[in-house]
Amino acid sequence: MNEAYYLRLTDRLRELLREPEASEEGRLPAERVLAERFQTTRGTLRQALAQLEAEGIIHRSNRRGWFVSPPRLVYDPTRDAGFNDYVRAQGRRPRTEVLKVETRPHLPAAEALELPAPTLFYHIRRRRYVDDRAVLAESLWVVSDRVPGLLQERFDHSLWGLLRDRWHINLAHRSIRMFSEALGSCDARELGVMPGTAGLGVRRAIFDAERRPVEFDEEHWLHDALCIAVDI
Amino acid sequence: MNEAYYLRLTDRLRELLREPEASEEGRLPAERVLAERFQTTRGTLRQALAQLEAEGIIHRSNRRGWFVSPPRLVYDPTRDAGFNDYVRAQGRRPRTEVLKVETRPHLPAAEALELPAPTLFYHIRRRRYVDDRAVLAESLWVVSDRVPGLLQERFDHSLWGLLRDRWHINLAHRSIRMFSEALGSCDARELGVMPGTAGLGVRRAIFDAERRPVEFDEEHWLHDALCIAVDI
DNA sequence: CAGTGGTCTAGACCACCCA
DNA sequence: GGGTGGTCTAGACCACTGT
Repeated sequence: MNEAYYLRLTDRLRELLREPEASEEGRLPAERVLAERFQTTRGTLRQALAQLEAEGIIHRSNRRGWFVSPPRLVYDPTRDAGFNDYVRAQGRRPRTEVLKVETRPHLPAAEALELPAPTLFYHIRRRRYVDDRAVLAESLWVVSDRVPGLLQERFDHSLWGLLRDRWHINLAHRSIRMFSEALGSCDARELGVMPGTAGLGVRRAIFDAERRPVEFDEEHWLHDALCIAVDI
Repeated sequence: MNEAYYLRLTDRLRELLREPEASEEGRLPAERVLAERFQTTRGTLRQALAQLEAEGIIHRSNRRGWFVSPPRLVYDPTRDAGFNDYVRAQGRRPRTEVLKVETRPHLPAAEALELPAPTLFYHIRRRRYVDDRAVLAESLWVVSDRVPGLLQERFDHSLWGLLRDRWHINLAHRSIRMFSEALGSCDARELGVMPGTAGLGVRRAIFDAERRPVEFDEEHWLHDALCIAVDI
């Protein structure tokens, strides 16, 4: 049964995509066109496309069509290099949008930082792009007592840089969790994909040199957009 | 369109699964049964099941049926605690099978360790279980010059422990890569799942205190089986 | 052998994007 | 308004698993 038609289709499409220009500007032909070209139904063809999507070779955008995926971003969650810096260092173009700024309690952040539940946080919600593709939706939860006046700042650059330069907070201890997930409807909407799209979650609890809690953040990446690197 | 029937189905199934005993011994009723119970077709029902699978809530085994997934294993790839140790530490039962042992060159390992392509490695291929579920297929590539006589050993326990205790090799520097992937046909077969199943790949290049290359390994996990943890 | 999931067909209608 | 992908139906046959 390893000869299922959709698997052979997957192979043929994979080859097709290796030669560029087979798909104009990285966009694949319409499903109905491909289905006819390969003499099958849309259903079977979509199985093959989903396979390539799981491999991270192509992805879909809204209802607009299928596109070949760019190379993955290499990302080290243990370092405090800013997003903008390492994206540019890899020859890509970063962009950040701030979606929301507010002050409120947040149970998961409190638990991760071992603080009482009613603790107030500055919550910053951002969407980040690589080469104009939205790849990351993230929420930062900063312990409000630690950084008075934070909300007067701009958040389209590195928050960690801000904490270090303006409040002289040294982000010494980090507890990081990473796991594959299906993007929830909120994250999915913000990234312009279907809810349930495969994603990669990263959660960080961050403490200063005296082990006092500073910040908690949740990142939701498109699964094909990154490769996590840690060097020890 | 957030009211797609299969998404509401997903919610209802999620609730159903929260109460145990809804599914006997963690096994879900047959697709045809569920489809009739929810008054839809198998196709739509399977969409809902696939959604829950992506979330890591349920998984399928061969052609045997759908099962609720156990909690994820928490795993720190930067530490050299053995698999058996940390699985047991989390109250689970580990098991290891050695699938293959051989000596041969391997280009990816050579590149990752910055060695010439013809370098010979001892290759150990293992399958590892948590509570009798095969969750990990891995290949270890040890630089053969560094560990004469390695192939006389048993490989169902920690290899790193062996290197430390018998060859006094200190695994000082590690370069780790993690990424979501679709399991290839070989890994999938060994884990008893369909090729293309969502997985999580981990690759490590390991050097000793003098930065001499020691070992390269490739791990392929079921995506819902683990949560990666790194503490710094 | 019966029952399961895996694959595949040939349609249909809808929501949404873009020109 | 025409074309896209997203959803859904109602079947069919096959490969495999368990007994």
